[in-house]
Amino acid sequence: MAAAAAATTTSTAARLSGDGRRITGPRRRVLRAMTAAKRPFTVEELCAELPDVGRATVFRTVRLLVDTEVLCRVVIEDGTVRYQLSDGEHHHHLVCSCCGSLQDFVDPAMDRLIEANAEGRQFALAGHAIELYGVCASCQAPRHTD
Amino acid sequence: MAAAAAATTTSTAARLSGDGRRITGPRRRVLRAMTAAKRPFTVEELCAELPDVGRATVFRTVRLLVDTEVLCRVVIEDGTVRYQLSDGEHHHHLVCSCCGSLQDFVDPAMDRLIEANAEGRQFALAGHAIELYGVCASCQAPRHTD
DNA sequence: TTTCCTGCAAACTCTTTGCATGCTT
DNA sequence: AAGCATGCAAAGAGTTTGCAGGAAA
Repeated sequence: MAAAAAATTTSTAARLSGDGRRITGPRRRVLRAMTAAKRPFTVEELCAELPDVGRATVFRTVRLLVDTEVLCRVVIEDGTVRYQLSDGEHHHHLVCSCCGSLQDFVDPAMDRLIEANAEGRQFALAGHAIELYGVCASCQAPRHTD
Repeated sequence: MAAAAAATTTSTAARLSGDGRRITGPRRRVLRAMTAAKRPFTVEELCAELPDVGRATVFRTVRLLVDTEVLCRVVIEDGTVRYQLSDGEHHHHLVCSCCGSLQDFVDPAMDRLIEANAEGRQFALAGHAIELYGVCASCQAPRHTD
């Protein structure tokens, strides 16, 4: 997964150019900032990292990447929208309400249950989102506040 | 569930007054509009139903009810926020991308799996959201387009 | 050279807030 | 009467769009 993320910058470039899109300086910079991010980011965070790139361009690039499925849109508990590079793999999220970090996880059993629930209600499943909210291990362990 | 929804208007009034809040005309109207709604609604839809109630009041009432857990906030696939009366029971959603309807479902097995996943990652679970996206049974059956 | 991209600023949507007035308790 | 609630409008966040200039192909 980490390897895939590292390779994403390149493959994305390829995918974009294949689509007739252009690889420009600003886009490269946005992509680099995304790759550098250790956790899901907001557009605003991205803009803060890239003072020399216009907000509109950041928004446009983000949309482009979401459309290309290079970027995964995540809606946090409070309604905030964050983004995360993704290789398109299906996964769920553990959202830490303390540090805001996001951990992916995969659980085939859960996916099966989901399908069963949908089928049982004659619901034609197209996709699903699972977000677990709580406090991550790192936020539980260290006690800096003492 | 339907019965609970029907009773909500009253119990909500009780809960509000118990909280030192006032039962006012506008609030009553908002609550009535919510109860009348056959599916999850947006604030804008609510406002459209209540031309004589100020938007700010609708927003304030919605927030109040969400805080009181009378109202359940649902983030739709496209990021839109909708609300739904709820009796506070834990449940998940089947969101129809065709008609926009929302169906609740409960699955203890799924909840158990979720807990297991969280524990396995030393994640202190506080809550979770599961949304299944697809097309509901009613939207699949009738073929008016033919 | 042509077409797509960029940046700025204005426009928009959704939501919150200030403030004087009004209604519930 | 006292205090919370209301409504309007202005203020704010977040995101999109128009347009003229600039860069990639």
